[in-house]
Amino acid sequence: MIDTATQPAVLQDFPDLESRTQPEDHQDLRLWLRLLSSSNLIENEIRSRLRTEYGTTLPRFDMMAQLHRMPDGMKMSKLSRYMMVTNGNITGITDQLEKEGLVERVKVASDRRSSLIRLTPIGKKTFAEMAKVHEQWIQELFSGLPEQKRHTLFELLGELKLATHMHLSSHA
Amino acid sequence: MIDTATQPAVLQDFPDLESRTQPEDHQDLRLWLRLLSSSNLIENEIRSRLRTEYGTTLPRFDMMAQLHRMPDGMKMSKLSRYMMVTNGNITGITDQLEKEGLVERVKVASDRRSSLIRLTPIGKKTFAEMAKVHEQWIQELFSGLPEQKRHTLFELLGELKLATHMHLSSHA
DNA sequence: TATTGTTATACTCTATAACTATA
DNA sequence: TATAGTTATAGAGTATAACAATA
Repeated sequence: MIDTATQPAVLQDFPDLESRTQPEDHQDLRLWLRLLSSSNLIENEIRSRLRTEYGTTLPRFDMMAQLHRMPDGMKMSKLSRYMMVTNGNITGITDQLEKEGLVERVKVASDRRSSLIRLTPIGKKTFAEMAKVHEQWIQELFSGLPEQKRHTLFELLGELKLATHMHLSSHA
Repeated sequence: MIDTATQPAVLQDFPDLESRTQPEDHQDLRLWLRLLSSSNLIENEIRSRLRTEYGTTLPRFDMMAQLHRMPDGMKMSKLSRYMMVTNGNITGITDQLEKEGLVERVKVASDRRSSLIRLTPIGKKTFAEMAKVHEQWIQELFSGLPEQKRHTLFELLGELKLATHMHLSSHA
């Protein structure tokens, strides 16, 4: 009988997207599949917990997080840029959160076309609670990697992201 | 006038999910948002190119990639595990690819409940072309990071992924 | 003319659950 | 009883495009 508790686990024990790599695949493809599957692994867990624990979704949580750091509110067009989705979708997410009483639309005098969206007092309170638990989840999920390596990973991802952004904006 | 060509870009120039971090946020949360936004940045670009260049989607491409390394075909239940989606969704993606003539269901004698899914000759040819271009896209998008750093990133993501997998499977 | 936000629409992806036919 | 796959359904997420009001 195999003592599973002491068997050293290897990445191959967990089939996912990365399993599709072939010996002849180049290293960049392997890196991409590993980046994507790492991110998806954590993202799916967070999505699932947000749904079961708080009945909310990642885009709704993200919008509240963006609003939380702007107490005076944000214009929908700015939210659209930061969340990288189109205006119509911002309208939809805002409608949902407004119906739950978590955000409110505030008319701005200087431009009668636009509104500021901001957290209501209940929205602030609700988000603060969720954010605290959310951060604990993140710490839990990253705790398997030593601090020094987390720091290196942070720096490398920053470089990758900047390089990719610049590449894409110069080829747009 | 600003000479934008020689202005050094910084990450703050590209608003996205990571912009929601606050000074008081802990490092793990920053790491997570950076991981998620890096992955999303590249994923969205790949999704967009797959759609406009080949009229396909990431899940369809992924299924073809899984099948490509198994010339004798794969059972749907196995595809379900590897792609980490439920059986019903595998049926749906298979239906689409079958309608386009890219995969086929093959009845297996030993178990009359199940089918093997495998690429058709046209499917193989189509996938080989897409995969070649796809790999060029990946190389292009990662080319801004020096090789040594890509290697370190690969190793760190492997460690993170393994630790996360083990953590989640031990708490399931 | 351009921008802000809304509305309508369509499609992909996903999970859940009930179902069938086998095993 | 358990498993393989199908079907139906519902909801999230997204893009596109037409539109009204305003700049």
